[in-house]
Amino acid sequence: MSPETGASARISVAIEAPRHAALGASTGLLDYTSERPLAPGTLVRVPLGRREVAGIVWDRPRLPDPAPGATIEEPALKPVKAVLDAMPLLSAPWRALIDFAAAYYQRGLGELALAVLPPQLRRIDDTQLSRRLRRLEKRDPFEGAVQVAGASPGDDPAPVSLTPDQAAALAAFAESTTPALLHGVTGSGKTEVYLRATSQALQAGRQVLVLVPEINLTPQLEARFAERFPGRVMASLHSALTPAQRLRHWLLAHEGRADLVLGTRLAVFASLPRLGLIVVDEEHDASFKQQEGARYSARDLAVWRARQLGVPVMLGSATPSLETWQRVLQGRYRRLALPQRIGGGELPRVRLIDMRTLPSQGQPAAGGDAMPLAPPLLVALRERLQRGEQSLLLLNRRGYAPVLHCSACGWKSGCPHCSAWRVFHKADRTLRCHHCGLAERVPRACPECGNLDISPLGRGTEKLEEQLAAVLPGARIARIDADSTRGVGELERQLAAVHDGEVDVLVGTQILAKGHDFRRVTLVAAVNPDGALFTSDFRAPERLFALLMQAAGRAGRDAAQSAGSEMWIQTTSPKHALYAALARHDYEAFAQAQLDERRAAGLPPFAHLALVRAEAREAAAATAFLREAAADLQALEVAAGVRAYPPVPPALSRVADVERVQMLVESASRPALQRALAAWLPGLVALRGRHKGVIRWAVDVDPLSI
DNA sequence: AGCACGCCGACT
DNA sequence: GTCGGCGTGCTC
Repeated sequence: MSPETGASARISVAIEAPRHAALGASTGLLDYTSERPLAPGTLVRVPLGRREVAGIVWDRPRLPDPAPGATIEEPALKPVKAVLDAMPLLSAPWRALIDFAAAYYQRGLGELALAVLPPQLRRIDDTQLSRRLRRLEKRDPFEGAVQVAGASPGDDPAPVSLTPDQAAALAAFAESTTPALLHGVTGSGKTEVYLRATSQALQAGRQVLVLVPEINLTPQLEARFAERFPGRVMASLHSALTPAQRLRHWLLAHEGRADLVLGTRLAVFASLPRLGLIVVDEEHDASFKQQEGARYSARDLAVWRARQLGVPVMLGSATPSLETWQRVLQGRYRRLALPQRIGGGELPRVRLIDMRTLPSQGQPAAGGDAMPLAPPLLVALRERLQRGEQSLLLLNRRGYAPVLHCSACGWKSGCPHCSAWRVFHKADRTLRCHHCGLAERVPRACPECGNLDISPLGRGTEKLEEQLAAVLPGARIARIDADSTRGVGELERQLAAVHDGEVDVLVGTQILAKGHDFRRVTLVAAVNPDGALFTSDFRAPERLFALLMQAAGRAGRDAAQSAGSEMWIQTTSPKHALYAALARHDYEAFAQAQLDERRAAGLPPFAHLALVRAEAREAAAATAFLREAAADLQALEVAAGVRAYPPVPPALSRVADVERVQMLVESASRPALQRALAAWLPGLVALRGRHKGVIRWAVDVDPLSI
């Protein structure tokens, strides 16, 4: 309290250590002493055991009143090692965001707080930090942050005029800070609305945070913002930055120098002292959910953060997540609609090809396999070829064939370490497990019976590419998937080739469906999308619909060509309601049907879920742990209205010789689920100690797949 | 999580 | 005789 007396101040610090270490058990905070009082939000280095770790001074939790007369034995406190005060404090709203996210997703406070800071900031000392901050003041166009010299802020030009729909959406958006869904198909001009809303926030002297699902998509959006807002400082935050760039951009945001911050999910934790608007583009995209460590949803945290600050948030999508759509229907979010494509462009006509009624396929392609494309689709491809238009074929399976098969003994190319097939990659003649990475040369003969007649079963993008080359001689075919774009800049290079007209037919996985603006594509075909209709994953139809709708949006983006553009679906269920809705471009009907099913089945958004996963060498060990954990849960009084389902193996039950078992915990009430988890999970640390076989366990709040 | 301490097998 | 395996325990 009073440093003049010589007594040192006592401070609480959030440190870089996981919660299950049971350190600072209740709050996740450790106490230290300091010569001078340190304000919450100060970055420090503190001793922990024999090492030194980074920490952040946190608001002291209210201590329980000591019983009168009783003296509580306090552990001897160690002094703080170093203080990094060259940097502004991490603000109270930022700390509140971390407090909330750590509690909601059941992670340690310090673990989360330090994990979302740039890694360099956790190691740097105060003099180095001062030097980095001084360098930010010098404008160095070669250093990373986009800054166009010469232009003055404040006169952000708006080159194009708005459509009436866009103008109406913007006007409505400005009316309140209730979260807004910007609902518009591909090509309807969502980006222009983001830009205008951004312009308004910038003019008001505020910072704008723009979240995008994937690193791949940041450069194009970055370019549009940079072009529209010359003279503004823009920072990007995503994991592809070098450590130095990441620190630099983060500091630009934290000091309030950056006006625009554009990034992937981790950017939701950027420190933004003047934040005035958050935009979440493609809000339905699963990439916003972190899939390891603290499994947060950047979209949900963006909404929370906006509400906490009283600033507007705009969620953009052509196919909103059902969670978001349900909130629109409940009136908790507003819907701003952009129902038409700019310039009167039409959405592609959807054609459903019934693969059951086709005559047995004529053209045998390479490898003697039947051609995977229906004859009418081949005709349509040839027409596009003759007209010099581009086509895009979607097949969500990379490699040559998903599995190799022996016709004599029935052997299949399973992975010895995972419960999955190894995929046949013809290009380098390997069998590769897409889960543990095991890659081996393709055997010449069946490893079980020696039969020489082993053949690929099913088809991936490599094989489709090969078969297309055989039936479309002279066509320039390009394949774009995770294999073909492995190198840095490889995706950009391949996309540039497409834009330059060097490609006639594009074959690829879902990488192709997202965001990329292919002006000359007039035909998109989904080769074999049915799989998602019949899986146990309750979100599969939602994802498929979004993927196909997005893929359809790739066709005819050039309004002049949109009239003749088509989306073909090859299916054995042409009457399926999902495809029927897709053919009408009717998101609302699809969403309503899905919501009805979810309500009937007691699934999100009508129920709230958490998934506890455990891993062990033997599945039985993980199951025993989860069973006992479930018993502990049911014994808790706060767990009323919360139900644990029996532990089950997930679809992919074994990866790299580790067995996985998971247990679903469900409640109709989100607060009830939260209270139960908070009371229950800390006890699992001790429980795990009694189940030696368990390698690790973790909880996923609001899991995307179960 | 780190990083100790602490007791049992094959090497300069 | 040591180097080193990872089991158990502690860190304000």
